[in-house]
Amino acid sequence: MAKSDAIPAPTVRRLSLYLRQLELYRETGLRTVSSKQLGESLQLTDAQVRKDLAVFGHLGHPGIGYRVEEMIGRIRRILGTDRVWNVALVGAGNLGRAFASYRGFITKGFNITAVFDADPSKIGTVMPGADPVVVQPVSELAATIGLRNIDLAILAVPMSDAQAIADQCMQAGISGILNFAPMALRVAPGATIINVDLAVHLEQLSFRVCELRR
Amino acid sequence: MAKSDAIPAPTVRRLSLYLRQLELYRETGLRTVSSKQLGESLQLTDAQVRKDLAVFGHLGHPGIGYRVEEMIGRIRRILGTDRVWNVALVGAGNLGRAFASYRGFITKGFNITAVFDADPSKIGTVMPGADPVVVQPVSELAATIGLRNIDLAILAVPMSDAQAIADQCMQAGISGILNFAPMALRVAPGATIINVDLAVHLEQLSFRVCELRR
DNA sequence: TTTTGTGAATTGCTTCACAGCA
DNA sequence: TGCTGTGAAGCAATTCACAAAA
Repeated sequence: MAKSDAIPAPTVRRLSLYLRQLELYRETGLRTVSSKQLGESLQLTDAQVRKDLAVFGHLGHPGIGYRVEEMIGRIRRILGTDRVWNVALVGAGNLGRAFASYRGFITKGFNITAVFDADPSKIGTVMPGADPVVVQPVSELAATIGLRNIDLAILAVPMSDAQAIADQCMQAGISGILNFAPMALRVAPGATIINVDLAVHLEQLSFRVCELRR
Repeated sequence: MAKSDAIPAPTVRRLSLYLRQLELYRETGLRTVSSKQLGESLQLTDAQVRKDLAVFGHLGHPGIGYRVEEMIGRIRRILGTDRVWNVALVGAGNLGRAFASYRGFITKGFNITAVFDADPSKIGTVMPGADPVVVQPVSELAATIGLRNIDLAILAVPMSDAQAIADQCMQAGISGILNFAPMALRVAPGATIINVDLAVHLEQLSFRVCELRR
């Protein structure tokens, strides 16, 4: 049945956006929301919103809309963020420091519990964050990942090191990698990699600006 | 005719990836590349690659493939990065510092020529980067954008300030904004906004890991 | 009324498969 | 032979439009 059908990737992306918006609504005290309202907040059609939310089965209430609190719980369950993920951060440079100190991660259920770097001058220093973490050498990566309950890794390392570090992570049993090095990494079976290239986003912006002027 | 047709969004996204890969090929001295090779490097089918590259009209050479150097030029021209964009960075926190010092931006044609922050203790300090820039108060944003030739802005500010800053940027004549605050910003006509939410990427990763285990 | 859920229609993207060129 | 370019086919996502529920 519909329950076990794979959720389309565009829908999953939007689920994250719905969740963010619903959490904003909750802060303002809103209890229910219609597909029309939600769609307007996110620049989507109401039909799109309803189709997306139909992955949960019947959850909306005709004439009323969707209960904010209920939807938040359901979306988190689908996304797998109804729990806390322990995350390893590799790379204690500027980008790494930005991640470690970003409050949004912990409120979303991602807890950076270990930080690694190859630079000896950084090892032993403290990364400020949800709970501050001492920077460890990359050589301790495998052992630490195995010891603590770490499933995800954020890679904020130079391109030249990225594949080697990713391989180490996957060998150590990491299930998912969020890679910020500007290259597509080879992925081992049983693991998942999402590549985020910040320069690519600027290029897309450049294109859209040119397109608008055309 | 085909020339003036809009390029599909998925194709534009992939053009950035082709460009990155082609620049890697160039470094290794490769002169030509087939759609099959390029596809394998990026996990795409050869047909997909050819369809995408067909936006340029006839550029491939049957029996030979595509000339690396030529393709790089063509893609940059389409993306609008065959020139240097002056970019304003708003927010001199950890994330802002990461952008300012990221070498990838300048090699792609994005030059951070001004940095702004609301925090008085940051103003007057120097942000290290391609050419180091002194942090200015946000009050000088409009004047500086008008004075220098600044078309794009990167927003690395708290959610609470993001919309106000974006409005100021657009009023000052900015054409494109890359927003890292975790909310969708309202956009003025004639401007473009791309929203990048780092926590959303982690959620997508979480989902994919759960899915894989299912 | 308002608003959901959903088949049907539509639009858009990807893959196939092959003619044509080097 | 090796490879491109592209119609045609196939598949996926979005939008439409309306019956049903509150």
